[in-house]
Amino acid sequence: MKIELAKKADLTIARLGAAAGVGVETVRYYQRRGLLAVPSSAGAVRRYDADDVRRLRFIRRAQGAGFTLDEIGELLALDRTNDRARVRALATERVAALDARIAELEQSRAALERLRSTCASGRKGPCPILEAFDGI
Amino acid sequence: MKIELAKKADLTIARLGAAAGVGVETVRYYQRRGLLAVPSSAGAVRRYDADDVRRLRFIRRAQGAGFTLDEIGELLALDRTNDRARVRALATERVAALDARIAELEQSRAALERLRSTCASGRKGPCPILEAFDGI
DNA sequence: CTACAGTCCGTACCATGGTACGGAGTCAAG
DNA sequence: CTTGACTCCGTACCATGGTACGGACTGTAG
Repeated sequence: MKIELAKKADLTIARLGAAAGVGVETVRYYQRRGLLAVPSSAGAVRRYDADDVRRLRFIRRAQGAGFTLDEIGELLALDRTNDRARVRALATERVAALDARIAELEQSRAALERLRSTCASGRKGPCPILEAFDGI
Repeated sequence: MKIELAKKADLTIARLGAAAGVGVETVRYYQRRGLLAVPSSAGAVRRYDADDVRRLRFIRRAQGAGFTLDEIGELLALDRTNDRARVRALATERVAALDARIAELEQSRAALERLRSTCASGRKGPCPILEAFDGI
């Protein structure tokens, strides 16, 4: 029988953080924000498992996608409900924001490349820094 | 003779801000940060010209490109020197950062599109939100 | 010349996302 | 059973980029 099947991972907070590339204080901060559960422990050191690692990694990826911690909190909550419409709304909204941001960054990149060649080493005269983004 | 040729634009702080899409308080904040000069005025209301508009617009574009206000301060200072090497170094560094960020955002975008279709309205079962970024 | 919008200035406050500190407790190795 | 590393906890502090407030002054239109 598999009752009480032990969780494989059995990490301390520092190891949990390391598994997602964050520090102890950051994990604790997310716990305070309600993004990560605080395992119950009778006045002892807490242990974390693979699920906690998944959640923590999700938080970081979602941040990379431009979600705020508040939005990530909502996403984590939605994971337990079945509000597909809300999930799609959030995703759609974010895709639009990403598209806008990606376009902006690409324009910035082009502008910087132009600046870089205008200010090439061999040439003389000023580099027109203030005009760098003029086409944008 | 063109000595003392009047500056065309003659804006108040609110109009200056409006010309770059920022508020009065933001202009003042940039002045405090040393990013914009405070025109001398004998105890009167300051006036701004097209040059100020250019600088202010530059600040916003550069922010969009991911430069911090400190870095923007350096860029504005470099505009008066001829340190081409430093300009190129900053531009190159930022292009690399932009490339990395753009790639990250594109991966996030793809992940969100996957999530969006997985959670399509007609289907049932949970939307695997936590797994949304798993391929990343 | 008066009213009223707008400016000036210092200072305070805000949101976001952490990072640091210090004292007390825990736990595993030697 | 001590030592040293790690954890727990509350609270404080930090950086970035603003935003708000309020009293005094200015400048322009009517």
